[in-house]
Amino acid sequence: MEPYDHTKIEAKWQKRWEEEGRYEFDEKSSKPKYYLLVEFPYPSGEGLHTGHVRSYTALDIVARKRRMEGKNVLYPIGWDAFGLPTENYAIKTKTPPAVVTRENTDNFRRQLKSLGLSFDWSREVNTTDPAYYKWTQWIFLQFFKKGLAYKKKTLINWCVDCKIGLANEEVVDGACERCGGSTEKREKEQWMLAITKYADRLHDDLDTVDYEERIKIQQRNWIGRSEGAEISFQLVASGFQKNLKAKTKKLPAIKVFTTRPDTLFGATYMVLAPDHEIIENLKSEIKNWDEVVRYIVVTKKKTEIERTAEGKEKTGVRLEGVTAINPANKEEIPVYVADYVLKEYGTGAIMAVPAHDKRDFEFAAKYGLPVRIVIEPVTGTPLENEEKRTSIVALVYDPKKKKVLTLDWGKALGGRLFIGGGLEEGESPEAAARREIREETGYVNLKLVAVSEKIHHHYFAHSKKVARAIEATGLHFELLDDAKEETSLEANEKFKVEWVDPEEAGRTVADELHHFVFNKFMRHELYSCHEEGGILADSGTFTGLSSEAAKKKITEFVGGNMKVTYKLRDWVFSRQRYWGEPIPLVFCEHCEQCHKKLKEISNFQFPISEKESKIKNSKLKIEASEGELLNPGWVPVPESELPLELPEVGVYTPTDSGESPLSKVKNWVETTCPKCGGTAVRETDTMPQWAGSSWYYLRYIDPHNDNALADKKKLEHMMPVDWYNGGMEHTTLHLLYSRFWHKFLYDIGAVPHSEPYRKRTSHGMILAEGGEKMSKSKGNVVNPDAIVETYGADTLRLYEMFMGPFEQAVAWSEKSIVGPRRFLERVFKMAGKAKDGARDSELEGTLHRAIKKVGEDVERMRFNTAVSEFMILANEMDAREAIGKGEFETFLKLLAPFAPHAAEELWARLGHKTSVHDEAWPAYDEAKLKRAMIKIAVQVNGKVRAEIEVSAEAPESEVKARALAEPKVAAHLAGKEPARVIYVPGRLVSVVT
RNA sequence: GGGCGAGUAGCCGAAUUGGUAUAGGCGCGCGGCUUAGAACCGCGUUCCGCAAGGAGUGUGGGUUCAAGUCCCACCUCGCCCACCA
Repeated sequence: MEPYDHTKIEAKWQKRWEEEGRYEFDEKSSKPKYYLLVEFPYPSGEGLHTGHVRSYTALDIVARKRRMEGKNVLYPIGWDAFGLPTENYAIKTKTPPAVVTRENTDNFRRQLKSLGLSFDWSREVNTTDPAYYKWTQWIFLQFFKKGLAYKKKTLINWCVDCKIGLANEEVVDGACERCGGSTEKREKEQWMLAITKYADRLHDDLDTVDYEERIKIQQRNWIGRSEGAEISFQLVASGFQKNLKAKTKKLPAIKVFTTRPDTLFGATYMVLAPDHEIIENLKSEIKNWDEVVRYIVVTKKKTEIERTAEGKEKTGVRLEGVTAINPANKEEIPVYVADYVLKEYGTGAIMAVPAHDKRDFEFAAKYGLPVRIVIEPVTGTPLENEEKRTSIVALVYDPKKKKVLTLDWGKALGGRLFIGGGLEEGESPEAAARREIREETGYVNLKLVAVSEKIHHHYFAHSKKVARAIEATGLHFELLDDAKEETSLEANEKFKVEWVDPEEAGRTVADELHHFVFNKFMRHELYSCHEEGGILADSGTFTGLSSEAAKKKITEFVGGNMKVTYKLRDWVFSRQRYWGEPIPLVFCEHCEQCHKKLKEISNFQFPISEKESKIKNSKLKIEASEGELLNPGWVPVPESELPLELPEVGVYTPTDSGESPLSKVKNWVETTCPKCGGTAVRETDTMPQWAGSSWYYLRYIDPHNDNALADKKKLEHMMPVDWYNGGMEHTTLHLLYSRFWHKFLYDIGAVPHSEPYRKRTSHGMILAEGGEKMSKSKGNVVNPDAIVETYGADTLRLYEMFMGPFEQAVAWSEKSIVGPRRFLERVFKMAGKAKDGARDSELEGTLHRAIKKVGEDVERMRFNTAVSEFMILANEMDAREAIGKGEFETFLKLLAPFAPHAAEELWARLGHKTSVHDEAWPAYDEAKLKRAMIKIAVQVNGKVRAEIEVSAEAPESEVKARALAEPKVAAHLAGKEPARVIYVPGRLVSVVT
């Protein structure tokens, strides 16, 4: 047998497969389709990354397995080639980005092909190809025409280095996501896409798709839907309550949004965002107007960085002369402006409940505002037949020793606790606490420092063997001196009195209630925010209700309404850059004037539908889409003129004013208006990188179509994508954006399904050796080329699948690669042992179990255990003198998706003229999975004492009898009769005395 | 501060979802083969103990005949988001 020469073998088969066109998708096939998608790479100058290899190999394995299962598989690849690194490189070297892109894609293609990935290379797409971005532009025009693209002057994040506007999502810790440079706020007219109009559908439709749960959670968090209430607070001139009869000016009411209407009785002040419009209207009422204006001006100047750099210190100014009425209890409460309230979220105004919101608490503490507790916490789990009680938990702290007093009741009675006990008839909580402390520990000289709110606690009292529901009060004492009285004898026996370090106590106190009290007093969690299961206090007729029930009732009571809000913002779609899709719009002053006049005359409301607008404007003989009405003067480039190609420019640097380099190409910018024929100028902003990747999966289906983004019938047949795998870093932005585009395309009838991806999974990052991120600057990037050269593509594929759980981050380890390599060498040596007629029933069982395991592992993306199963199987086969040829062939079929070249080579060496990849995926025989004899563990009181071997069919009674007959079992029973004997079929026997 | 996830051998990690903890790989040790080395093959490899036995999955509790797995609390690390009411 020839040795394993990976270079020769891999080159040979890659060439053969390519000549055969074996992985090109066959549109005429009658087999059921299966569409597998991986995130297409950004072809950077650094070349392929080990992370690409991980994701692409994983779905390559799925693709190859699906083909063996009789599916017609589409597994395409392409290039997401617009983007900053290429452009920055072009600026530096004065090379056209298109040239750089071609060089990089050539390199990537070579690298991907060297891995034996079964991509259909005939369907390659490239986002920078005019034939491709023609349709990116077309989609943008549809957004525009439907009024979902609009120009808006906004404060944008501006990267000083890149000279580019960034979406909020692209600013990380106040720095630019791409270059890491500092950012500032700048005002700029930007094209926006109204993704918020799709917020509810993007949220709700997650229920209809099969995404990993963590991905759904991240998407939902990003959309940030929160249900709450809008409640109106009437503003009045201060002193309203006292002068009820006196005439007071009628001031406006202010709507606030809150997720916690149940805490309304605890609202002790109100806060407006500094840019809230109403402030201006209140000018005449506000006595300290100058101060308020000064504050507003200062906060406006602050950039986001300055605001965060300042730390958590809250600032604000009270509006003197204006107060608000709390609609729940009619109390008059002060009104503040403060920058911790955001204009963009909710209504830009809040009711502040310092007792149950951390930010409100901080603010209240600084400005001396009242804190009113209206929610009492609930701890523990309710049990049956609870006995009701009122009791206390006393936390005694010795400031000299810096220790807290605990009682150790031992394991059986509930571990370490503070001092606790019930109230006696007519006793106050303080008196009860002092009594309990004296009785249990003897200490008598104590100072009461603080008292908690009532805590509703459910627990099982081990000492009395009874379930209890108690209303407990926490009391915080400080020890004044060591004076002690004698304690009861009973107390001395039951528990140990110990002074322990607070840290230690916080870690080891066993009971939830005691933890709560500890956190309150020792960790100074003075406010308490009990989202779930709290009980209302001090809230009028609502006192005693649960938080959950009170939300709706209180909202109704004050005439508010339940409302849904989202965190998601509209998408800033303009970039002041060269290397992106030109936005196909022109600006025409003449048309702008027309629209202004039109607006005056017809007095219509925005937005109105396209149809409606046509009718309304017919008299004026003007046809306009919603986009034009929304953005006066902006006219779309006719679809017949697409693609609007990027012109050649000599210099790629953005202008100092922040405009795209395109603005300097005079003969491109100056054009005629497609609508009125007058002079017009082109939009010089380009689209963000996310644009091209928002629909590429559609183009793969029909990559050369010049009449539509893809043929409808083909879309109907191929969509949705059956399985999409990509990085966790794209689960919020790319995934959400592309779902948004797809839903829009569905709405305008361009695609036949409302969700693009049926199933989405995510792989974990590959870290450098030592657990750090791989990065060029750290010089720890692993180049797949080197690994392929020394060990071979199959070894690299196996290693990356084996290195750890697919969905988790794992560190690269050069040393460990030899494991999979040795495995393959062993398989090559073993091939010589494969003989006709060498049958082995024991091996057959192992083989069938492996078929089952490997198959299931691939479906669940547990590639690491699948590879481990291969190793076990190989070890077992290799331990024999001879292996049945059929069994070895089955093994090769299982291995084929993972190590396609090695499997193909050995398959050929066995004398086959056809490809192993054309074989059917092996099926396992349920009957052969079972073992004849099984090992059963025997436990005595939870400890394994013996192991017996019994027939798999042995009845329960026999197994139990055998177990009890074991000498070691008998010895540990020590003559006692077993109280119970439990048999878990095929697993163990548990004997309990 | 919030959300999500993770903590198992010297290291990467398994554990059929509550049923014999540590499979597989790396590393290490011993032995074989070899002039020698590499490669390869075999055996061993959680800790304490001569053994019987005992301890053991970040920490403290709980539920259970039985807990790495479920519940409560805490600690540490990672990722994502953060003045989102």
